[in-house]
Amino acid sequence: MRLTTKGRFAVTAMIDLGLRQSNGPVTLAAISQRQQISLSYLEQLFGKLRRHELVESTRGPGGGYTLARNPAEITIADIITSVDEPIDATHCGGKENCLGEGERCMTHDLWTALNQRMVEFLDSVTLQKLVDDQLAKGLQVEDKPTLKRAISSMPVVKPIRMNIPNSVFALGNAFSKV
Amino acid sequence: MRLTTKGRFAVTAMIDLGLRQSNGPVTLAAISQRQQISLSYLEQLFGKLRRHELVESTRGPGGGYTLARNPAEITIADIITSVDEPIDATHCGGKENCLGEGERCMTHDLWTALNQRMVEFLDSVTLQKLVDDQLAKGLQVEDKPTLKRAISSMPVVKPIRMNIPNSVFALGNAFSKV
DNA sequence: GGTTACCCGAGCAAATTGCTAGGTTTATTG
DNA sequence: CAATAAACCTAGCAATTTGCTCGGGTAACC
Repeated sequence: MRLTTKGRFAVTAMIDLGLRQSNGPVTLAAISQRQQISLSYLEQLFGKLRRHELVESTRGPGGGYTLARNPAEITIADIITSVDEPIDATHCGGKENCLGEGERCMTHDLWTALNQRMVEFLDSVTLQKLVDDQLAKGLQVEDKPTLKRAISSMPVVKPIRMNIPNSVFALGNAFSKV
Repeated sequence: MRLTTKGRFAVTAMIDLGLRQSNGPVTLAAISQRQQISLSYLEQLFGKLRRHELVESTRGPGGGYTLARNPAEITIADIITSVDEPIDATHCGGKENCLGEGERCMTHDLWTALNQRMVEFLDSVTLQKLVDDQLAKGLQVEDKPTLKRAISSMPVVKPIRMNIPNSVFALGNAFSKV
């Protein structure tokens, strides 16, 4: 898994979507304005998110994107791995001993292990949590007049108690390490 | 914090160093051979590691690098932030409301919070632990004679030049997460 | 002096990042 | 039906990053 600004843009956009999809499909143009991300870049990112079945699209006027699943069932790892397409980065390409000698290739085992822990961590954070964090922070979602489009058939997201006490992303102390 | 193959190379090299420094300074040439990382690239990485005081260098014959601290006091976050110089990725550049509107910039708070969690996690993993993991895995460290010369004839393995556009923390096929 | 190794900087191909530009399709609306 | 809104798609761009080669330099040891 890579962690780049690309993934960050995707996460940010997904939170924006999670905050506002209750009113119906959210257009990329709106997300672009609010989050200051170029429309075309969003289109590329959401193309990947759609192909990974994290969002669904509705075309035509009144259309836009909605989450394909309950936000409590979308993890940050889901989002990041969707846009930051991983390629096999091991030198050994999966082979056990990439060096002919008795020496084993540390890279593979080590990094997959570390990677595994990273994924586990990012998998433990759901989009729902981040959305709740934003709401708890006082972010105010403007009540856009409901569009004509099909809220009727939308899967209603059950509230999922936001138990913020131990809000995962509560910003703790200032950084001790960069 | 970024997570790229660059940081991975650094971590791998540091583990190699941690495994062998008991015999005295370890040369980059040796690490290069064992870990299949180009010498010049290692030099760049270790230049940064040295400037961040994670390693110390000894010049001249019999020289090389040693850890500047106890491996139990070097964390993965230390290593990664040393080589992967963090860039300010916020659009607002630290300003509180990067958007003129009432809308607050989510990006800043959100990402620093997520970043904070990442750093905390990577800070909880010490080099010592990864070294121990390798030893526990049965990796055996050849007992290089402490003599400064006398390494006369090492079998030279030419580095296989793979043009791999390495990504980092690549999610191996093993975990079919998404 | 010669060798070993750390140092340093220039530069390079490939890839990635974030974006612009210019379209096409699909669906709603007047 | 025509206009429009929006998803979709492709190509290409400048800037940056990734690993790397090359060519030297400098400190320490024999």
